[in-house]
Amino acid sequence: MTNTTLKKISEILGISVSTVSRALKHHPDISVKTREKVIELARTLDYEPNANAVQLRTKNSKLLGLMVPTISNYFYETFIAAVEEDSRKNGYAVMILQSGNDPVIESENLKLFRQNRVSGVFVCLSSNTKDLSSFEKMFDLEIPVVFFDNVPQESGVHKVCLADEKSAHLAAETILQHPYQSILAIFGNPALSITKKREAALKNAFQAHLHISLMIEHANSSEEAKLVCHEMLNKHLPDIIFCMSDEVLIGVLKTIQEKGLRYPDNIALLTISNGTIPRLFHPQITYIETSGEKLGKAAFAHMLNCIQTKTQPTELLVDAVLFNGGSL
Amino acid sequence: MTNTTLKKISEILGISVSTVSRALKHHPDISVKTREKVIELARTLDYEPNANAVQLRTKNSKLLGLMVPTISNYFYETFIAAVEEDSRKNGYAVMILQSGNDPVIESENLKLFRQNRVSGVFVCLSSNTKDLSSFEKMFDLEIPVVFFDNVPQESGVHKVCLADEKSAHLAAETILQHPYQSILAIFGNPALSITKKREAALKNAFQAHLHISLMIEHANSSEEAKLVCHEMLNKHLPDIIFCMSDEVLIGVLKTIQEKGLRYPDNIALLTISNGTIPRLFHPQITYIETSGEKLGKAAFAHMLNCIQTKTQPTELLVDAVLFNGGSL
DNA sequence: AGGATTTCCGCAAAGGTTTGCTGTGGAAAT
DNA sequence: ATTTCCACAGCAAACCTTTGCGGAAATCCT
Repeated sequence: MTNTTLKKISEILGISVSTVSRALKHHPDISVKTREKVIELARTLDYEPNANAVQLRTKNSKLLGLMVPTISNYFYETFIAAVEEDSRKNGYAVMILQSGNDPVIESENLKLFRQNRVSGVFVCLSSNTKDLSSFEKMFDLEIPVVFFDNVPQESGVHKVCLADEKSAHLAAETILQHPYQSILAIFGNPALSITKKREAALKNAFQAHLHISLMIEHANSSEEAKLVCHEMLNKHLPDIIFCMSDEVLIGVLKTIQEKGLRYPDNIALLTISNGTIPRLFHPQITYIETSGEKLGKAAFAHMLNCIQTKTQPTELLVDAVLFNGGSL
Repeated sequence: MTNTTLKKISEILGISVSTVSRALKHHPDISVKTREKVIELARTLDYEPNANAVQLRTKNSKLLGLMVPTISNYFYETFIAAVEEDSRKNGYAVMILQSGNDPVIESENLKLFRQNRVSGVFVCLSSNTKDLSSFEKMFDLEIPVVFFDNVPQESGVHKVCLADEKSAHLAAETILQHPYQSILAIFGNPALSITKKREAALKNAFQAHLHISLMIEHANSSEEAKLVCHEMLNKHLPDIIFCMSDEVLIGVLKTIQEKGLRYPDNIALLTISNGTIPRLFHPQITYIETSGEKLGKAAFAHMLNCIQTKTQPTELLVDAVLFNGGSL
């Protein structure tokens, strides 16, 4: 079977293509009688507009691009799910690509987005991306780019972020409400914007509390976090371990379990997470919630704004809240 | 800035559009001199073909559709990641939609796929889909549909599945190698093909061992699994709990932890999983591996086959292997 | 009734590519 | 000096929609 087109409908009805097109969109020029005939036939023939032809003619597609380092990630998947859902509800489809943290692939993916004439793209930068040069063409072509999670430092671009500073602050506050004296804080890849922000905020919060010992370490993966944690715990057992992310938390938990330590009895735990992982355990890990879902919804809303009106580049923040598990 | 088109290039060079088009594809009709001039200019102008126009003309797009109940799922995400990666390497982009297990949305999504003229779609059926009627039009239009994971019972369609029977068999074998006398097996939504297959296979494997007590329960979510497990454990403590999936495992683990039980000392655990969740814990949970990645790769390879040649509908199986954690 | 509006619809171009066919000039063959 | 042939490039149609403009018929007004 071949697809139904305006032409086919017009031939059957013995009217012109343009009349059919207008009838289908309730254009006032078309009489009710004709319109109903057309709509009726279109339904029985199950007419479905050719999105390619539409976009070719109108130059605006109902396609959005979304790029993350990898789809398979506790945080991104909820973000993606949220964006997809809201997109669908607004008639948009989402084209999803992974950069694998490779700037070259990232650049190629942008090209793919352009070739498919997306109306806008959501991007979580690869951790190895040094500058925004591969995005220049997007800006030139005025394709809205909404960065999320790991965003560029530059101002003048659209960013939707978790309240990184605030969440680190909240973490610090939470810690300070307890009599912890020594803290081991493990962060992720130091090249990421979220890492920098969270680390700076945490350090800053503890500057007024010099009697508290704050050790800071970095790890690029769960495996590294596990190793780093092992090393650190061999030297000294802190009162609490703060984890910047799920990745880190997973490594830390393994070490703790392997060492036969129990939380919160032997050591306290606090992490930043969307909650999926912390709630798998018992007791549940106390965490500062950074919801991928909320971020996704915010990102989509902002995108819609950008597409419909020329929105000034802004940095949007999604709030962080504390979830009390039982690890403190 | 506006996009570079063949026309723009042809005007600058003072040649015709068709010559430019042919030059860019190394058509033998075009002289080397002309070709090089064209390619050179195309590069400096950063020409990027309009995918919409190409597909409109050629009727074949480099777009694939992928639909899952929800992206945010331990198994699907690895499947999606694998499909996306292989697609990218083969010049395809992937459009991803979620059905939310709603047959109506599922049907609308198929329509979206058609409108965007995808060359093929991967579908994991929603658990509430009763028949394949909404897929008829895909078949009519000869758009390849590759079902995966939760697939229809009908034959005559393309299916890529985990070796459900085999994995359940493997589970049974593994259990039988130990002196376990009472087994609690918790399965997922009984409407799913994977549930049916796994359950039947497990039952079947134990028919020759009537001295072993096998209790079977169902749960549609982690929450339900937790409740069911609680109930069952209150009545009687089995030697081992078999979980059909991560969803179930998560619920079971919570119950076990809440009850202060330790595995493998008090109770043994065996699950079917892609490994992400089982390896988060310590000791790691022993599982039958059903790799979303392998499945994704198989699905893509099969899709490519379908697109390039008229492949006969087949059921492809991806093998299952045992991963020894420490929960037996 | 005759002109002025309205109502309703079609023509044709445009958007960017691809491709079968035609056309040109020059070199080689006769 | 014709004819033949080949290498090279352009014409034009097609894919499907959208939309500005123009035109015919029907309706209105005085």
